[in-house]
Amino acid sequence: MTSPKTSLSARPVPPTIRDVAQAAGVSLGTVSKGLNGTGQLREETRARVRSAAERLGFRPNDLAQSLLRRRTFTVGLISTDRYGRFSIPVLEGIEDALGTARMSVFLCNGADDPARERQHIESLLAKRVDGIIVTARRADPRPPLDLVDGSVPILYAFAQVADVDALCLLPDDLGGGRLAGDHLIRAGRARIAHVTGPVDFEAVRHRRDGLKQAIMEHGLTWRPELVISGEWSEAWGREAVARLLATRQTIDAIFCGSDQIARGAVDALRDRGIAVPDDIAVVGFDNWEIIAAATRPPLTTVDMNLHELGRQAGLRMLDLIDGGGERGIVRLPCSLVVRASCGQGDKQNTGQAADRPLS
Amino acid sequence: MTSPKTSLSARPVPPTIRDVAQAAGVSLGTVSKGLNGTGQLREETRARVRSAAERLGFRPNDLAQSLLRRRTFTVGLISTDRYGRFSIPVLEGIEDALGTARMSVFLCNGADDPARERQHIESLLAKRVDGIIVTARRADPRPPLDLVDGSVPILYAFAQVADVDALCLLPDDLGGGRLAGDHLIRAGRARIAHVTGPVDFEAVRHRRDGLKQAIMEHGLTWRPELVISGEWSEAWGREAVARLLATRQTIDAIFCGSDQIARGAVDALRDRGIAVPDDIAVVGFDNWEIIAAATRPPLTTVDMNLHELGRQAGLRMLDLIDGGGERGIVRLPCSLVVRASCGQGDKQNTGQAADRPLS
DNA sequence: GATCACACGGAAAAGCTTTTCCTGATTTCA
DNA sequence: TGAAATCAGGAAAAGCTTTTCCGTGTGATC
Repeated sequence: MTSPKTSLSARPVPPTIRDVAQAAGVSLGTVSKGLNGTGQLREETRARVRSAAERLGFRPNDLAQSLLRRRTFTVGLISTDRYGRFSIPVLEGIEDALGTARMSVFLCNGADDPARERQHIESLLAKRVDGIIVTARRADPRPPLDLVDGSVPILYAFAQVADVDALCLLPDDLGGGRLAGDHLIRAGRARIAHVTGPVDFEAVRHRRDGLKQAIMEHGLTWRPELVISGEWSEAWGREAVARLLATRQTIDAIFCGSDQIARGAVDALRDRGIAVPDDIAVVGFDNWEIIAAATRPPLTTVDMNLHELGRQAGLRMLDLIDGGGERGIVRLPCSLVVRASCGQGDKQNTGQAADRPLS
Repeated sequence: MTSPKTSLSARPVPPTIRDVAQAAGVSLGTVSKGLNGTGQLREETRARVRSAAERLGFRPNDLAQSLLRRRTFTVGLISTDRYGRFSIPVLEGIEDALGTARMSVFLCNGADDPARERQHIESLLAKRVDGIIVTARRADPRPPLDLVDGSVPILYAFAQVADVDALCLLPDDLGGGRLAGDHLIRAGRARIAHVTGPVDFEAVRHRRDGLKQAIMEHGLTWRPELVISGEWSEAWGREAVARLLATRQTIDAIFCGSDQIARGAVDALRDRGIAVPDDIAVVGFDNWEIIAAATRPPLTTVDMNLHELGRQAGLRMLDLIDGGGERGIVRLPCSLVVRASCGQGDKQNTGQAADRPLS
């Protein structure tokens, strides 16, 4: 212990199964069996092995196990989300699903830099992860992961990809739009404006279409002139309100494409002395707590259930690893979180409403 | 592709060095030497090996390499940050520093659940990572990682820990407070209120002390009655402004303990027709873009340079791995990001000002 | 008392790569 | 031409664990 051979940089070397064998006075294989409850061992031997292992603080080396089993029980998550707003909930969901299967998840940050992403993938592949999940939404479908030879299953969660053979989990943006529209209409609103993000986002088009469906199904008139697109920012929300009011159209509600936009809109309305929700009701999208709860009044908003989406991703990844061949685009339901920006609304409308027809 | 032998779960098995050897007609060792540029090989042989490896898409198995080298070239990052607001910048910084050294970083999400954290650590240890970095700030110093036998270096980045032997990287909150105070004073403010978070956060106390230092060094009066603590929320920022104004004290500036608080304060001031920065200047803390830039006017705020903190963490982790024995608390400078909530201020004050005396 | 079955635990191989050591073959020099 | 030096590449071990296959020793049975 205190021998002179402990050099400056001495760090205790983790004990191997060999050390345990020696300490317990048995052979390597016996230790393995003893610890794993396999083979035929006397209970007394097993106990001796266990206590030796405990005493030494033995922890099997995953590298050796993985090498042998040809499974690492690990999946990699590649994200490009610089704020973590979306990836963290997805990560947590994945961990929920995979933790049960005793698998670990590691997040690598692509930072929207293809070279970096490439490097991460190289590294994950070299480490022989059992699967790779790609996340983080962009405007255009992202290119499928290159330099992948099919030796490992890939799954896109909250990411679109231009590859029909890929498995892709996305929120049901259309359903989310319907949910918002339906909620507003049930709250008695009939002239609903839609202030949203850049139209090159597929999600933007889907949310708009969802709103349109809700409106039409309720027998109301769809007014394309009340849809205006801009950036994903509060400033745009404010400007959009200015523009809408300038047109002198009557509106009694605004469905916003994101909570940031919604917050800008609410602020702009309050600045002008227009009451939310009494004069104009507002519904947001994202349920980004930090924004939605701080808005005055707090935002009623659509939640994409990213945690659940992550959980589904984890579950499906397990399938994929086991050889399941699912592919295509799967849409997961959004739900509505009712706060105050829309009146108290009909509370039942929360939940999986996207699944049932609105008729 | 469509042959009947491709069973349901068929997934191409990655080629091993053995396959390459066979394809190139040489021995295992020769392939290794050929690919790694070691040993004595004819250039022609080397080329043959390389081309065979290329053709087969050979990628060395990190598991085997790591097992042999007793190094995985991987560090684990444990976070408890549910929003990723802090961990993602830190992660990116770490990746910057470690990427250069050809090492990977994996983030695991502790989700503030000790059991889960434990499990992650177990897993990282079993995978024999070369180091573990712990992140995410809390009110109280967190307990040091248990179940760690010293076999792997630990570093706390943006996390306090109750263990004097640990290496701990933290932002210089005191310097940040000084920076804010100094900026306000140079902008001509003399009666500065401080609206901040819960006092059980060490950072809260440091920021306050920094402000106090700046005030005293400029020969102004420190007024403890102008310091009020609450939660980290916009609502608290709004309420605090109401309270401050109710006391009828004259104030011409507010230094807020976070951008969220600052935003609430600015909103409350505007609601009352008080001009920011003309009547009251406001400085925030965090430089959380999404909040600071959306505030009207945009917030001048202290940036903790978390990316740089992460980079430093990565660098120091490399030292630790190489046997360096650094320990203790290291404070890294904050900087000031000037926007509009404080007038244009003296622009020079940006940067590493925390390092130089303010006299 | 000899044979059989069974319980227990050891030996060894496999999984993949790197590195050390060693053997032939070739070249160099006397 | 023979000895020494150099070159090229093969063989094998190490790193750690699991699992299969065997070889003991014990008790039971005839």
